[in-house]
Amino acid sequence: MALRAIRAKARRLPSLLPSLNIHSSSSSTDINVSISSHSLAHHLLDQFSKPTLLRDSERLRTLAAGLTPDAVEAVLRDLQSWRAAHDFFRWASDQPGFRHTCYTYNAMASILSRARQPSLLKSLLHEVFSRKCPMTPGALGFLIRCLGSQGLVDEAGLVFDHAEELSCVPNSYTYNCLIEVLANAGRFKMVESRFREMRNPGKYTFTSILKSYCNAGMVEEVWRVFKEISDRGWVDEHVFTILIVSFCKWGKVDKVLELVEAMEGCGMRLNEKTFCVLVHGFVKQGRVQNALQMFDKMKRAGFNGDLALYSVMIEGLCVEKKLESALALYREMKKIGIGPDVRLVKTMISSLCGVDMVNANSLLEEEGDKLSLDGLLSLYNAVLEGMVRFGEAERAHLLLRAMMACRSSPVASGDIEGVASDCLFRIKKSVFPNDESFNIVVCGLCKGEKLDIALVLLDDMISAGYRGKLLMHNNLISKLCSVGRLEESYNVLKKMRELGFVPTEFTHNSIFYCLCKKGDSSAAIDLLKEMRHQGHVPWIKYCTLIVQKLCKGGKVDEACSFLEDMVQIGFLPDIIAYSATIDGMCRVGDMDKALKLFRDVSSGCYLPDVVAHNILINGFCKAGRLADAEEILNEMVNKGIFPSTVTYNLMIDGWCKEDRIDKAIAFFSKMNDESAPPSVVTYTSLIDGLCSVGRTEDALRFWNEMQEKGCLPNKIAYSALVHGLCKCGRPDTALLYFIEMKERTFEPDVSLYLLMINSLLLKGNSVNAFELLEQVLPMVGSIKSDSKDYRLMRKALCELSKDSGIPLDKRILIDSVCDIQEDTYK
DNA sequence: ATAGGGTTAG
Repeated sequence: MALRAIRAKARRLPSLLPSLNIHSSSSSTDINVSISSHSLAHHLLDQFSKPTLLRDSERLRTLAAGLTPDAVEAVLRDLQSWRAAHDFFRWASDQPGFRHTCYTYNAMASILSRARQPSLLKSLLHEVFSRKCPMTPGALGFLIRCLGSQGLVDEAGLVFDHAEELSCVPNSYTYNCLIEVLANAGRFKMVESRFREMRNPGKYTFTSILKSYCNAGMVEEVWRVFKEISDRGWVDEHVFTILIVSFCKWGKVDKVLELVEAMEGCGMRLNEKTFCVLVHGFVKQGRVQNALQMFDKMKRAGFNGDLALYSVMIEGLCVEKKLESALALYREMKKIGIGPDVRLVKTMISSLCGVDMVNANSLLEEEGDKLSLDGLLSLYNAVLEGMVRFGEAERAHLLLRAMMACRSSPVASGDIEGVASDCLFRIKKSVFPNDESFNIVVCGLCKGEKLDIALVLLDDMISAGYRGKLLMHNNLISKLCSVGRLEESYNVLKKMRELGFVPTEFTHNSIFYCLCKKGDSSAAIDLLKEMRHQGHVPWIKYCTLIVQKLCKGGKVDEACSFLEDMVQIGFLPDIIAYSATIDGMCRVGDMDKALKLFRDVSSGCYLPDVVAHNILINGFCKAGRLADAEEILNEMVNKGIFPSTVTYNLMIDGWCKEDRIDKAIAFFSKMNDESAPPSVVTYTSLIDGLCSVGRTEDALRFWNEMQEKGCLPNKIAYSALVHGLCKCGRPDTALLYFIEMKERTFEPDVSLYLLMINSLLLKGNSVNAFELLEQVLPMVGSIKSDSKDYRLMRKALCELSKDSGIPLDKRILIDSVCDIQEDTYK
């Protein structure tokens, strides 16, 4: 349409229009010049519609003699394929005496842009310039748009700037075309500079500016330009539409609705395409309700939705589980004569499964009959999917079993009323499952942790001649591995290989995870070698697991050599895996080894972080080497790493354990409320330390300070305070906190009860002691006969049974406990 | 279309 408009405009400029006469007279004279442009085009079309080999070269030569730009345009317009058109165009270019005009070039350019042939478009452009084809400003604009539509934005700018070489002076239309191209490409900076060049920008210019800011997402500029357009009285449906579509894209649904109303207020209407864009856009943003409202508006405006539009709304409703509305819309769609596609029926059925089996079933029967067996099967798979999604993997499994049974017992009539009694689904025809069916059910069973069922199903599937899908094998292996069923996962691995599947990085990593968790370093190394071979990369986090497992089992050296082997294979463990190993070394007291590994890692590729330093500091503190710990701390600070709360906690606890409260408090006072504030751990260490040197009053002061700072005591903090107060001979104070502790539902350990009881007895408070004893009795079963708790229990019972202040019936109770204890403990 | 590590207090 644009092409025609330009041409019509250009017709008014005769000087630039090459006329038929000029060409005819300049061609050779022995040719019949009376042939009309129309019939020339007809004959050429006839020739170029044929394959190259079938063209009559003699005839072509004759026709070439009378070739005119009008005829070329007509032929280009009518040729069916862009290749034929291009072929013809090239031929025309080669005819002596013929010159393309800007209209023939543009006709070709338009065809190439519609055919998405940017490189041919570029060569065409070169020809335009090398032949210095004169262009009207309108034609130039058109060419620029063609270029722009194929992403040749820079070329468009170049054409514009070299218009002079084509004897063309761009006018505002040309500008508008260029600005539009730049706007669509999101080059708002260039749009702005071109805009400044223009002398009298008009409505179209402003519209393009608006578009460019929309494309660039510059909301403020958009409003500014919109206001300018509106001030000039240029707002039209197009302008509104640009705004509405953009705001929809940005998810500003409310603004869209506002704009639509404003537009309606001006007596303007959205067009059908915009309605569709809005409905789609709203659904995509999860605003299904708004989409439905917009759709109502659309219907009132006289437009009907198509399958795509209904589908998007129905699917949106299904996602929101508004199945009744979805079903209603589905019925409406069918009523106005739009047939659903398989995709939509599948969505409906799988969404209904589990919720509304009756409708799911009737939908399946209603649509299934119209489908091929494949289509029908895909509906059954939708049922399986729906059940799985609804958490009914076992029901899906039953249905699948019923489908498998159909296969093994074909019935003469061809129609099996197969009913899996528990799955509420009838199998109308003999639908056999396919690999996808097994995939759905096995994945569902995996998700529901029904691994045993899945394993049996896998075997039966293989016996029935299926191979399933990669995903189900992977999922099965992954699930088995995550619950430590290594042997079985190797088994599945073997089977999937036999079925022709190639294990993926995920498969291998699932097994790698299991091996790491079990601490099987030699198998893990073997697997890593295999993975290296396959180009698979291990998930490095699992390395920490194996290192921890090995260290906990006392195999620090094995952990170390595992890491070395990994490096050998070509996988570099990260600082966390190394830290875990260093920690393991610290915990077995091998500080030399820990320090050496720390140094090796530091001089290698990692700068150990604060945690790695903390681990070493912890090691030295626990070994009583406070000076060494402090040295690591200084080293860390010198590296520019800030100590954390944990760092301070370690030093404070270390010094407290050495009874050096002064040192501990010195570190405490260095703690920064911003970057490393004291925590409940800090206070617990201090309280424990203070009590162990008898400074219970100071301990209680810290206890209060802790709570004033908003730091809530936990079970360990309470235990430390109660323990400390008991040890310092203050069981009555301790009892207050012990009771508070219980009120805050921090259940004290049995040993704290026993300490409390014995401390109370020591002070002669047998009433409270006995009360606590009664409370702790239900828990004493877990006490081992050779433990400290056992001795504390015996001691308490002994004391209580001697106590004459206890009423006789209670003493009998105690004695009986003594007997029971004797029995259970011996 | 998948999994998920290191340090502190009684």
